[in-house]
Amino acid sequence: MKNLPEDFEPKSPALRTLVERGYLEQATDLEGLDKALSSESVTFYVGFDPTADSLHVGSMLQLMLMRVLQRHGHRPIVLVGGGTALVGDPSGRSETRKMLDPATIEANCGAITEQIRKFLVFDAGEPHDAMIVDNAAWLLDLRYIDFLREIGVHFTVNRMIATKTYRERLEQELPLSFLEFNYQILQAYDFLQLYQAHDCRLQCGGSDQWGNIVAGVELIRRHLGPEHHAFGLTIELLTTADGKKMGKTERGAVYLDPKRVSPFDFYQYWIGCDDRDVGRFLRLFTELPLSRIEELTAESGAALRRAKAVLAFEVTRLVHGETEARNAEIASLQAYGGSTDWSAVPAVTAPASPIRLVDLVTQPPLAVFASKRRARQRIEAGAVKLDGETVTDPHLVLTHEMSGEHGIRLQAGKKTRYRVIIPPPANDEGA
RNA sequence: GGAUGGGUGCCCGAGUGGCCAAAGGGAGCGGACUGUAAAUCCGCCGCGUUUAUCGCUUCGUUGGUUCGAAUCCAACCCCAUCCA
Repeated sequence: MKNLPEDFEPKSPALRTLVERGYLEQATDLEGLDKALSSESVTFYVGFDPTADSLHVGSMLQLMLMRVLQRHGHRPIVLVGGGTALVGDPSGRSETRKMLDPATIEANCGAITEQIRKFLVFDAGEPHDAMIVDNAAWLLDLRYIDFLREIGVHFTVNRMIATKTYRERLEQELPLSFLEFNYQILQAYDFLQLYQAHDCRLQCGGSDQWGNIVAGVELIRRHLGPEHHAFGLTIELLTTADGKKMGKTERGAVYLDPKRVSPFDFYQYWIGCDDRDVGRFLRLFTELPLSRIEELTAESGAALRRAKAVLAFEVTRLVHGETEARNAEIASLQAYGGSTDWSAVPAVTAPASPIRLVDLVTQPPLAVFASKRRARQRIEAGAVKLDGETVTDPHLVLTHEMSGEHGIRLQAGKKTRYRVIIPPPANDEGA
């Protein structure tokens, strides 16, 4: 909320919730937006780039914001950037994105759409039911000259290169292709399209989207006339208390797709968060009442773990469902509570049998350490425990007999805990 | 175009012929402590393996001098500041 005026008191319940919970970074016309949100159902949109086949916790924040607005009676449009992904958003990047081929983008669109469906209400028969659109629908068939004459006239290059995204590239003399330079115009055009087709009056996005969003608001006014007034709103880019980008771990981004990040690991991500982040995360990523959150975070020291458990459970429930959340919770208690029963902890099967410890820990599906040398160093330093016992011999051979049906309880480093099943040895190997 | 300074490992930064896979710091990882947090302390930290006073690849690029080069020479590329 750093860009909001101190004394700003929203009248609309929707905006009040956003402010109270800490979603808001800045908006184009706070007063006007507040008025609109308090007097009518406002249609708004958020764009998602299909650059991967799964969203991660960063994009989840936008979804949470959409939920808040929808709950207050406003209509969400999810825009999937099947068209703009062909161009690539340069915002916040110092290098041009790798070009994605159309088939990948299409597949990504499908996968992302499925994830988003869980977060919003689509078919309740209400006027504020959410809808999904793909900008490929109107971008792909644009005619260049017509587009330039109709839309291009409203943009001055002078102004465009003054926006943060482009300015940074130019100042650092990093290449900025003409392709990327067009991204902002296309996104602005999206907004115009939705404004005309669906009376969409508000665009929300991460703070890196500010320039693109403002461009849309202005295009609508210039193209349609001053009485056409749209709004823009951004969410703060989340960093953790130790100053890192939210949602990143050593092993990569925290994706919402259970195939990429298991519910157990997802749950672990939240429960392992910094003490100082708990309150903020509870407000942003769960829908617990503020009074309850305050109660939970009033604790300090070890008692804060209760708050973290609630956080982890709630977020996991939202993303993976109640059953998975319960399971992750139980698994967590087993794996980190000193129990010898790890029945709920995810099991992985060793790639060979029998197998040396170095090999096990180095190959998929575990691949905890980058190389055998690394693995050896770590093992010798005591990083690996089997069934609770520290093992320092990298060459230790693990057999089917040791594993049994329930597997060996493996701890590798701080954060990796699995049951490892060693299959019965295959006799027909090497044939 | 000219002058000067500079390009070192993920980042910052020392090193100006062998003792250099390269000081120090940060980040990261592992361990201890603890609360699956933070702080602190210890260890690892170019890559690989059969872990060895082993092999391979690094100090802008390409060549050269030398038994030996991050270190010297030449050319080139890039950066910073100043002059035109």
